[in-house]
Amino acid sequence: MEERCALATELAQVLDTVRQLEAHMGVKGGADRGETCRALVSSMRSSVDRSIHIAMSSCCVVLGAPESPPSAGGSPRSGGSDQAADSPCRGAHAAGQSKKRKTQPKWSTQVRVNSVEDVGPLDDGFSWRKYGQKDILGAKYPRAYFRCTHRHTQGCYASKQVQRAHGDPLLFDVVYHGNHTCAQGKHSNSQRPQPAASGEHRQPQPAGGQERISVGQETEGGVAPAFSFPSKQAGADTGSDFQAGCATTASPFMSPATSECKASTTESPMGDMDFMLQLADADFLDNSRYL
DNA sequence: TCCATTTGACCAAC
DNA sequence: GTTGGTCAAATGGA
Repeated sequence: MEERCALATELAQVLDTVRQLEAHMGVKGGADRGETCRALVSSMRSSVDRSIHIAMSSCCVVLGAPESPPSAGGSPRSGGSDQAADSPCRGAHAAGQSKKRKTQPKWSTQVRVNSVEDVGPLDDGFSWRKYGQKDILGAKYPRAYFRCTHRHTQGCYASKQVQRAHGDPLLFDVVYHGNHTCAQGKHSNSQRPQPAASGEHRQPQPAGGQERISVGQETEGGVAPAFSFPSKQAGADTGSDFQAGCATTASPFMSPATSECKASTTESPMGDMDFMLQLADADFLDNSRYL
């Protein structure tokens, strides 16, 4: 029950932030309006992240065994991102670590870019290091595997998979696994204002940029900030690709939140999650009025 | 020299 | 047996 209270508090916080954002968006002109909005969005994101975390942890306790979505299914060992080990819901597997199918918290997004060269919208502000690429059966494009650059230095086991949607080279499916525990992740979680201001050169967001966000499954409480604002340090790792002008098509990553993309929720195994996700939807601002 | 990317191989889930 | 996810050696760039 405590979780519910905390959840309600977080959601209330989100709602409040949304209102402030709406107010700002209604104001014309302010030079710093963009910054303010970004800060507010960042705040919202943090609250949503915490809410999700709370909801999931609560779920775990209540349900015991997650109604494992297929993708979740696997073995916890695979915790590639290792956090699986902490999942109370899967104690049985806590011990191992597998190279395979992850069952830990994950959520996906779809990011659309304006052109094959434009991957700006994929920049999620974290530093990722590519560790593999595979051709996926039935997929036209290979899937790239990334993990946090700070995996070893800071023990951050966040990872993500990026793949071009077949049939639409401009659309990227990005699946995040695990939560960022590195400094970058913390920063972006703590209502830190958009770092874009901190020297990051982001490509102009394509007007048509669009992104869809969906939470696949989060089987453990460690969830996280999947998408975060570009809190990345300039020139960090793979991110540098984008910074450098996002000219490479070889680095399809980055995030959602960074863009002014339109986000929409796709399937979510959990009703609550659906709700959360909607917060990420560009339209949620309108919806929030009715909350 | 350091760090990121590429790529083939390994291993476990299915 | 097939497929997906990860490892780690090789390679290249800064």
